[in-house]
Amino acid sequence: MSSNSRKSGRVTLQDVANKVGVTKITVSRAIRTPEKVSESLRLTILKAIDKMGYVPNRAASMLSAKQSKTIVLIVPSLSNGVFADVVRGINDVMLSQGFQILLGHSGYSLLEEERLIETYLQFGIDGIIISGTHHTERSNRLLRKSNLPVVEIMECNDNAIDMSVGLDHAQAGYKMTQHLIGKGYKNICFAGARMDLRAQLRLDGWRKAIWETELSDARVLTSSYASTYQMGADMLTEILGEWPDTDCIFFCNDDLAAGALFECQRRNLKVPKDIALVGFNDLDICSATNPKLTSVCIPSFDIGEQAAKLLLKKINGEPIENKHLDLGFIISERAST
Amino acid sequence: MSSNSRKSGRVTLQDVANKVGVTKITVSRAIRTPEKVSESLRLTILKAIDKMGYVPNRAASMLSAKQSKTIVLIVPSLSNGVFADVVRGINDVMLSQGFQILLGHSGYSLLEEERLIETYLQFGIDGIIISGTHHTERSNRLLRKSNLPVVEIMECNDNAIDMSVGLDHAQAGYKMTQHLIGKGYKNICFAGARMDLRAQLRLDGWRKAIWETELSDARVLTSSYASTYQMGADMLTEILGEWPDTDCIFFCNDDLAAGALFECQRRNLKVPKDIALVGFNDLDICSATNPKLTSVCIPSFDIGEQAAKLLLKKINGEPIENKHLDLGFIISERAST
DNA sequence: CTGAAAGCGCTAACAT
DNA sequence: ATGTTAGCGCTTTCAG
Repeated sequence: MSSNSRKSGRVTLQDVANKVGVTKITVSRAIRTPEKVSESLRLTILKAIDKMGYVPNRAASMLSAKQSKTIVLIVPSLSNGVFADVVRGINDVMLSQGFQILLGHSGYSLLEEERLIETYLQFGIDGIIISGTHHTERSNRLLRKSNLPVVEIMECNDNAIDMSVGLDHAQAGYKMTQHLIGKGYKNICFAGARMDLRAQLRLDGWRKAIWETELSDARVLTSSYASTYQMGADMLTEILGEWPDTDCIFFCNDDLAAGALFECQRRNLKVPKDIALVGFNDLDICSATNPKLTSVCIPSFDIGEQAAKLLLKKINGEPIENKHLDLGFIISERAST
Repeated sequence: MSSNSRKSGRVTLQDVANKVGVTKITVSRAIRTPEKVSESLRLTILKAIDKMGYVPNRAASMLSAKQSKTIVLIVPSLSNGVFADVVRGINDVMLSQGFQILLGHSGYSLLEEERLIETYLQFGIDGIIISGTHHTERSNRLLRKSNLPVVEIMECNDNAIDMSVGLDHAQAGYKMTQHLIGKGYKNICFAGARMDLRAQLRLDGWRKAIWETELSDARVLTSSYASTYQMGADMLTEILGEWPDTDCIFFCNDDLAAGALFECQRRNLKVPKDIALVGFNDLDICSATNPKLTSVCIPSFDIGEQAAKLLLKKINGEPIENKHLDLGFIISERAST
């Protein structure tokens, strides 16, 4: 019967109950299980809630209930269009099921990722979707110890912590390179920035295809710095300086490829006649530039959607047929090759 | 003395205390106020915490303590490079002060924004940073009733809920248009997609400058759909069809301007000789394309940083000299004009 | 430096 | 259809 709003300054269930003249559990029921409260009372309560500006305290619910109806999504980058699509896919599924999504971005730093994991674990979440299958040792420990459902996305990997939804980046790199070789390119260069594990795998695929056809595997340019358009332009310059007979460059992402294309325009190099350019991810920009860029199209939205569905199943204790989903990729051939 | 891990399956303070042979409050102190626990005990406790994989339950802390040390940031879009910078600025300040950041994105929907506000309010946050000064009526009510410190960003506006950090978009549109008029352009078109309030203000600024010089204000093309490169290309096509003598287009953002530039390349139109193109935001792509794009550079990172500092002051009850910070803008003139 | 007791706001389980 | 009781895991007094 006491007014609880002394401490927090926040309106509580008790405050509303006092106002209406019922007990707090009735107010709680009016919100969560309206069919268990008589219509007239319910309307009175709902009106009071609205008028008083009552907002449930999720911390308190979380403490007494088992589920928080909240999951966490950790991605390396927010500005990367690929993850924007992944987020949409996850949102679509989770929101419709009444789940909230907490979003974290690590800026491609595994240590920041670890910090995020630790932080979000404190929020009593019901599950985690996280990018990649490579984390710090401590991150792995935290995730395992948490006993929470974990879906690792983008890659599809048997040594994932629990479940995984993604694609085989080595295979994608391999197939794209094969495709380029098939088109007659002889001096194919691989260029990548911020060589995270997935970029590394793409390079591995490139190497495999190059080796199989006994072409030279010398043309590799990598940087640990971030991918930017400028970096793509610089890489083109460096590659043409180092290996002037390069006839095709396979960039590990679209930003680099687009940056290189702009540099070609400045140098009056014809793409693909003088040099062919290829990206990865097939972002919007690929079908916007002149010429349009060939790229590897990955099912970003589907990855998000499937990951969310998988996580939900696990949370709800439903049986899971396949813990690892390989959603594949498509080579989008355009005018740059 | 009871093992609390029956319900949640989670390791609790009590579990650690049992293991070490102390009470839970001592464990709590070993974490939060280590100087109040003897060194040897502290080390034992810390070791046990690490070994048992204990993770504090923030919901419980939030219930008993007053502060949650968590703030929320709501932006319209994550893939927009402007907000990526804002997020960095806020992160830099808040993380160093031990605050966590919950990130929400509304996809430019005011209703989704309202949903996010309602959701995050439930988490017992200490403050909110939100984009724009225009929200649904219910959003405004929720924010006001919450009694939480609120900083509205991007715009700088006296009718903000509480504090605001941003710039004057109408002024930016006005100054850029004046600049274009000064360069001798006569038939200046304004083109904008997803005409949110800020884009609207830029258009207002354009109009004011156009009116002052008695040029024609007829050349306005807007769309409520999202900005994409393709949309920029389509807009260029439409503008040249409708008003063939247009000599300059001021786009409400860089994506559109870049898309239009690519279309010009396809049509063999020389920029800026045949037509000048201008963007807004000055994202990376502006200094990457050929020719580089003229744009309005806005202090995204600073906006984030200042907003965070302002919010912190308010949270800590410090005096605030200026509730509204106008951080200005710079016209980045490049080769496209 | 360590402990005991009380309570944050809510919900589950069991009454009535 | 509504109320009572107990307790989620933690922090805040207040004691020792």
